[in-house]
Amino acid sequence: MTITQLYYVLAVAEHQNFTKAAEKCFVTQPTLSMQIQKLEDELEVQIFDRSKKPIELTEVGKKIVNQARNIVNESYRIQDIVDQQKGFIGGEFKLGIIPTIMPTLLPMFLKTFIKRHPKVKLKIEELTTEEIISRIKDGHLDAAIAATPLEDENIKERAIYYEPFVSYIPKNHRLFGKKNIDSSDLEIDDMLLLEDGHCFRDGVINLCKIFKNHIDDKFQLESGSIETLIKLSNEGLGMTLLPYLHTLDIHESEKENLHYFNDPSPAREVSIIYHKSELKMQIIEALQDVIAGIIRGAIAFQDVKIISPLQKNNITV
Amino acid sequence: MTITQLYYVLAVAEHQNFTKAAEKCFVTQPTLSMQIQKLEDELEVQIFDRSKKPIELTEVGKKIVNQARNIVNESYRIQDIVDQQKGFIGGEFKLGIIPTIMPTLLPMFLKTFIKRHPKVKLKIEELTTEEIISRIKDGHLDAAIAATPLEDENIKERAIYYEPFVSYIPKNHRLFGKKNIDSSDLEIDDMLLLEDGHCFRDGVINLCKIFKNHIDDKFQLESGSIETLIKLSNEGLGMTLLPYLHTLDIHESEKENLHYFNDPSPAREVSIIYHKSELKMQIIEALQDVIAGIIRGAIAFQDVKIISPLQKNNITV
DNA sequence: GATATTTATAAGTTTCATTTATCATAAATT
DNA sequence: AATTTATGATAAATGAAACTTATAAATATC
Repeated sequence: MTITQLYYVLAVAEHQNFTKAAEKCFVTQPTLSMQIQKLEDELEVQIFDRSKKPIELTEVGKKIVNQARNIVNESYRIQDIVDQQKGFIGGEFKLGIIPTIMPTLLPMFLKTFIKRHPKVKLKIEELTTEEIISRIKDGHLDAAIAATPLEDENIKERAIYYEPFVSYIPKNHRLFGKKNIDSSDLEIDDMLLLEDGHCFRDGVINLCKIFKNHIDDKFQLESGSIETLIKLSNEGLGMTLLPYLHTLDIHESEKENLHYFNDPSPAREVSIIYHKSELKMQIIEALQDVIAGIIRGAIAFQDVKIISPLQKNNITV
Repeated sequence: MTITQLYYVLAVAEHQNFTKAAEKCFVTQPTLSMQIQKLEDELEVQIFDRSKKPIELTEVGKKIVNQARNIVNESYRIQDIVDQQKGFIGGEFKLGIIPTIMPTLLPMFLKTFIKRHPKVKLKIEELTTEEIISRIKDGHLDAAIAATPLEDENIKERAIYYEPFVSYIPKNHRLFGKKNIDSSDLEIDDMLLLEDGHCFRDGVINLCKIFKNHIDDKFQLESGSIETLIKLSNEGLGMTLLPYLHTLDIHESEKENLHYFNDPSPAREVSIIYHKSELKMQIIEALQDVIAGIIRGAIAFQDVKIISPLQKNNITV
């Protein structure tokens, strides 16, 4: 049994196809066929059921794949140990970012980071929290930036900043006259929300739920981007909530629609999250340093109340 | 990097000598030299400091060895998964047993076990609890039979039986007249004990400590085997405590010296212990079944009070 | 200073992973 | 039903690499 063989098994299990898996491994298809056969011979067990189309894992195969993933990931840690010892910060680093953080945070830190750590090959992907969690677990992401706490025992979190929510209230809205908003003023029914899957949506729902114990499941309108939310709000379709960093590059004419919360302002905790195995920890720490340094100038410390980004049936306040 | 290379690193780290490590791996010494050099080249780091005699690990080397041990052990688990699936019970199985359990328990179950599981190559070693714990952790033992609880988070325990203590009191002793003994009757100062390192010694000390809050550190006599304890006791050097199974094959003439405890009798918990990774779990369960079946006829269930086998400063009763 | 011990190196062999080319089979399309 | 496409297995050839034998170099031991 070799680490390479296990890696091949993982590739085939993932792509459910020898040919595609071979491409991803940069070898030819017969190589995969033969190496996997060899492993199956050695273990005296079938890992794949080749009669099914597309190919499927056998029952033992599933268990073997899980263990193989362990071993392959743990083997990466050896180079990681060496890198850490040498203080080397480099190599490929796959980072996920949730959509509501991506457009504001990425431009702030990207330039600084690649300048300070030129040997790191950053690969950034916009993903929902759900996608991020599963990809961190299966090793397809090295780390991610998301709203926390996630309460997942396989994932560790390091908070990098707390981003207050800001109300965006169009002129025709009942709350427009109020200079400062209180959390209890919020009504889920006249709130514009992001479409399902965005954790920022869930955060806002949780915030409203704290004060009303029920929520109706039919919201007036939903959108995929915060830009659109603002435009819809301008059309008089309701108020909305924006993460603080989004309010920094809003049009001058729209700034009068921003209403800040009274202390403690509801806020989301933004963290860099990563697998508990702490692979590539030096890069994660480097990233944390860069972002924390940049955010320090952008968000003043204030009294905030963290809103959970998770969808929950019961909110404990 | 290959699993084989990591295995070679472990062997050299353990034996601190390429030649001896090579023998253990069933390859020639140049093979080890070259493969380890190759790994060092790939990682671009020295794992061993070859200037020291005997050879030493570098700082990174130590970390790499720890990780390598992980990987090699995890790789064994793949065959283990397959075996488990097939219900196969076989292969080499290294079992440790503490000295005070070995002579009584081993003859009871060995014949039955090898008859029922002929494909298992049992390798049994007599070791102290301390040695057992370190060897289970570094993978040199698959499991062991010892007195528990050990309170070690890396080691799991499965109790197989509870073995009461029996007092062995020679005729000249102040307690000889008492038919049944109470725990509170015990005095550490006239008790014969096993020499340091035996957990049965620590168990007895704990038992005495429960009733007296201090112990003197000069015991009258100490011995390495329970057989010797009985002989010393017959010479009038004091009383002693025996694990119940030892009393079964005591001379007829000495049986009158056995005094049983009133309920709840102090007892030791005897468990099969193994690494939390649960490697070779089928064999462990098979062993547990065999021993439990045999012991069921030998020790009647009774009300017991478990005495910790650990050396402790403070006993909580 | 001679001897023994131990690791590294060199050359040769064998084993094994990989590739190219081809076949077999099943599903999809005509 | 015939043909095409997709996919995995097989065979033969190649090249890499793991391993062995033989030997050198370095270090420790007497």
